[in-house]
Amino acid sequence: MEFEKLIKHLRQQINLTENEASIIVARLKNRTYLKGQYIVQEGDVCKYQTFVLSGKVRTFYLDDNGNEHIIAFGIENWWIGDICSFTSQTPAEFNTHCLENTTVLQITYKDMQELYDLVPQLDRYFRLIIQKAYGNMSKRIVRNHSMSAKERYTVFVETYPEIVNRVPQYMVASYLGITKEFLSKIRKELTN
Amino acid sequence: MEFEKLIKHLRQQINLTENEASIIVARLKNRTYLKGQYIVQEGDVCKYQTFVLSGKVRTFYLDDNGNEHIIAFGIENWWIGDICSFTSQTPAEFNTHCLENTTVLQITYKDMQELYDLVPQLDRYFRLIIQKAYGNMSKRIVRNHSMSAKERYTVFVETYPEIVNRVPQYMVASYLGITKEFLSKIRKELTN
DNA sequence: ACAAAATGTTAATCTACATTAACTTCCTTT
DNA sequence: AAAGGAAGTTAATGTAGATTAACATTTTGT
Repeated sequence: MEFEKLIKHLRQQINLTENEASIIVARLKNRTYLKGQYIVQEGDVCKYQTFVLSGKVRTFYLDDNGNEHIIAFGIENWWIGDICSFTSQTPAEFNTHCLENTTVLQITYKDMQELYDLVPQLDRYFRLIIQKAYGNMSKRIVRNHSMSAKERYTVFVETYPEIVNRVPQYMVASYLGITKEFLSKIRKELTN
Repeated sequence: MEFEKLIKHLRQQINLTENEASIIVARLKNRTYLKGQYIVQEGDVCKYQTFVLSGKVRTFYLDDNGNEHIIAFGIENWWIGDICSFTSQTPAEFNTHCLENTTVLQITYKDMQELYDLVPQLDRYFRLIIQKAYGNMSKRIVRNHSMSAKERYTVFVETYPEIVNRVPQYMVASYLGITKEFLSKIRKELTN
């Protein structure tokens, strides 16, 4: 059952009684997005905390010149969306877009607030998850400032091998903060 | 009393009974670092969750060429240190260094774990704090990829006016990911 | 008040990466 | 299997920001 997949994931970090698990499950909505659809669009309020069961998404910012800047990819077992928008229920600055048909579990803002009160362990779960994500973001900033594009690409390939082969190359370039042309050049150099 | 300052800060986000407050206070250690001292050094395990009461610090990464890359500044009412190192109790990659004499409150790793169990609201408090920090980090990455150095400097000045005037200019440059020479040039252009 | 150190500036030169544009290859759809 | 679009490549040219190095200014310690 799809709900079990999330509960299992939660239990890797926190203890949950059967009762608590069912309180959570009662607030989960299962949904499928088709390839190309948006889970969050810039300007809309991010309504759901979203957990990916299968498929693949990207979260990106669209700048004034119409260029995309990919902030994160999301695959199986990742939480996705615009955290800022969700937590403050204000219009999103980022877009979350499906690169494949994607099945997810979602929790509304109101249900999420209830859950935090009913199952305090969830505060801990998300604290742990976000602490980790924050640490990774810090390191990403450092890498952007201290490493060449070639080095960053190499680190990316080593860190996320399961993503490199599943997304178009120009999105990897966008994630790294370089152009697709320059990434193409880098890859050519690396194969020699 | 110094401890009250933190409790007051916590109560802006969560409810705490007097009993809970005293449980927390019992685990706080007050400490003063002199200008130039390190609160965390690369290679050491970050032992404390640290709350700044007064003073000013910077957290930076030292790359292979000996260049500093400032990840964050810390002033009054900010939590500082190397979160990755603290939460996993592994050697730090970052340094936290005092730019002035700095007074802080500290909680050891062991006490912090006890506190999370004794005062579950603290899970929520840190979840909220880190969610916000994570959102800011995401936006910082986007700005690094989509804006010129001049624009980033302008945003920085508007966002952290209380920091710009209190730290050397070359550290602002390091935070922005540019050289001090180039920041100097930018500033000259902006005053014309 | 002085010297020394730390911080900031200027300008010439250099380079990693962007931009543009033409081309190729791969993937979809019918 | 053909056609059209999406993705990837190549190469020429352009530029934001780095590097170097010399100098100016401010801060600090004694």
